[in-house]
Amino acid sequence: MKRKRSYSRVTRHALSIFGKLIRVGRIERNMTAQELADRAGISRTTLYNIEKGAPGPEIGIVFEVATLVGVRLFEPDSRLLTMHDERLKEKLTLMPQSVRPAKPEVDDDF
Amino acid sequence: MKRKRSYSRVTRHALSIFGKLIRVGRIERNMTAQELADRAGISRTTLYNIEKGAPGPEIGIVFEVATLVGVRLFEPDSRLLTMHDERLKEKLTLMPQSVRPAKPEVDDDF
DNA sequence: ACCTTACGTTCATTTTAATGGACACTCTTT
DNA sequence: AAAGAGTGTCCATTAAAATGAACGTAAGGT
Repeated sequence: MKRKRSYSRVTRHALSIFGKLIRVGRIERNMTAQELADRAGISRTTLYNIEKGAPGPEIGIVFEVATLVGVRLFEPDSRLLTMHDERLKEKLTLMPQSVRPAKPEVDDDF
Repeated sequence: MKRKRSYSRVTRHALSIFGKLIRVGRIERNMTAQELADRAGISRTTLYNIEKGAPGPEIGIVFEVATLVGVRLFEPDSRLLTMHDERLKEKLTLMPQSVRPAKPEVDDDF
């Protein structure tokens, strides 16, 4: 039997924003999709789905990716509140479409 | 091959808080676990895992449940920022352990 | 105190996400 | 303008989440 699910507009919107925040964070940190995927221990395909705002990915993985690019949900200075969908999309268009890796090393201690 | 994953402390913490917020929201709204699960179109077992802060559940489902109990991530008045883990645990102990349904009807339009 | 019912938790089965490969397309640098 | 690399996206296979049943526990109304 098919298990089709429905998501409210609020949920879809939240997913979309979250995905965009992650993408913005990644690009800001000059990381390629592959790099971030490797660091999170997931495939690029999954990261793609996350940034796209798909409802399917596991929340633990998404949170982990968000953490890796500096998107924190439970801190007062989080950008989660101040940023809206339109603003994010706008910001994205002003950023490079593809990232060129040129990084030395990054430490992942949380 | 086993796909064991690791989650940073930040991630685990965020999951824990998110789960507690959902639980608090549910109890505040006087909904049983079964009611909320039904309304979200999921099983009580999955809701159990969500409230427990497990990393596995799909983010779309978790967001949907959060939405249903009034936990919004992308609104300025969200409690996500002001509540910490300890406070939530504290608040939970002051709430009823089980919910008794006595509701007429609730509308779910988002 | 009792009886109802919500909760915590586990387990086998079913359904779905995660993966890695693949390919076309699009940047970006030279 | 050509090359190299990053991205969007699909697909078959594999691993894991979602499910529903089940059972003991315990909370709360009467």
